[in-house]
Amino acid sequence: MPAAKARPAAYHHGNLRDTLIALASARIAKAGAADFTLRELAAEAGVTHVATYRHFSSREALLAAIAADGYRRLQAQEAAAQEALGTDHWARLLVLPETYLRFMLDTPGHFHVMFAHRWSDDATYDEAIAAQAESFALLERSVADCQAAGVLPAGAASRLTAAMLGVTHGLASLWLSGQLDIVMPARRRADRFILETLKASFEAFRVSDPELWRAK
Amino acid sequence: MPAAKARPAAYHHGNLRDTLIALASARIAKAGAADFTLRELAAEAGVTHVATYRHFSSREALLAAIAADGYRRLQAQEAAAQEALGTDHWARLLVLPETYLRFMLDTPGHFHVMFAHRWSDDATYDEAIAAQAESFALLERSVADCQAAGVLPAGAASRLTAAMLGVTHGLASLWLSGQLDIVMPARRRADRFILETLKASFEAFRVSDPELWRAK
DNA sequence: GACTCATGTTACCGTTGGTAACTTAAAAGA
DNA sequence: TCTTTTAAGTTACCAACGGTAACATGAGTC
Repeated sequence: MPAAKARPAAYHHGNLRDTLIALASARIAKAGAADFTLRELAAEAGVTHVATYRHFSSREALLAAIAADGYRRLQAQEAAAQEALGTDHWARLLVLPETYLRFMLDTPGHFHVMFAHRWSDDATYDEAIAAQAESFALLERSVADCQAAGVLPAGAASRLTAAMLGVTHGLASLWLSGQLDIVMPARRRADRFILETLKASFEAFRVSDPELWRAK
Repeated sequence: MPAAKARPAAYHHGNLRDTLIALASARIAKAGAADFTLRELAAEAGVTHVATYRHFSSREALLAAIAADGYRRLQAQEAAAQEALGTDHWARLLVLPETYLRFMLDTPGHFHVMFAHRWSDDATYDEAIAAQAESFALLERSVADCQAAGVLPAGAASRLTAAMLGVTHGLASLWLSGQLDIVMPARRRADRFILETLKASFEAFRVSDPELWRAK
């Protein structure tokens, strides 16, 4: 949200890095990561395209910065949402897919880069991995907490975690790529449809036979 | 698998269209859709890059053709797998995520274009929509069949379908983008891990309370 | 008030996707 | 069998792109 585009006459932009990230995310949300060009982006920010190289070593590095920013924000939003819920383990678990979904709806550009982009150079992308792992750890810890409290069936936590992450991420990305319309009855309130499907799925996992999730 | 690269001296290639699709898919599998260039692709096929425009009106149109080809092949593989199973509705349903996963593992390039690519021009992509809808219809019909046979809980078929599609697609694409490693205990035999998680999820859905899936 | 250096600029490069005009050879008609 | 048509290649060219080198500006420090 940094509206640092205020002084067009100034030689120095002021906050070009964040501005570029925000502008790029908006463009990616519309037409994908393949579409945007550094030149158009820089022009929109009021600088030449070469100025971008002061903040990102390459176009791919800008994408990596967007991904890292996204993982950090997602993790922060998830942690904040859980914070407000005290020690109700089940509620703390259920708030995660909801936050995940809202993050995708609010910042689809970030989401797309985080999950749909194929990195040609893994090294540039390494910075994002840490923040990403934290977000996943949050889910796994919540699952373990629920298992310890007897709210979720015992067994391999990784299986349950994978199933929950899978259905959440799957519905979110299918919706983002417009491919959920086919299976959805009404287009209106798609977020409600997804959210209720997620809740039903989590509930089904909750009451399921522990034997299902035991490692074979 | 058309190995039409046999006659390098010939002026006419013979089967350039299919060759380009196969080569592009292989390149996309390695480094994503943003990476490959028409010129490199054409050179690999033994022609100049302008020759590609005889078969695809643009780079994006080639991607759309890959997607359409993918949806057709996925649907055909799913239908063939179900064919062999007669009237066992539950087995016919369970074979779908397995086929879906195998398709992703066998042709990751196709899968990436089908589900992770953002289309800048929807018109070019329209051809793929039909084949895509058929694949989804196959799942929804199997769910309805299971419900009619009393194998799956009654209720809105669209919810159950969305949940199953979601967990299947979610785990497949998380694995494809390398983001499932974090939540997985052992890297070896990841396909087994995913497949068993999918089976456990479907089983959890099967024995769940019908009230969960009723439209609200 | 001079120095420093982060942050801009212009000039330029090879490569890319795409168009126009021409060439080749396989198939169709007489 | 010879001519004609046409699908499928070619070379020549273009503007735009990502990226590099060398230079310019101006805010903060001593």
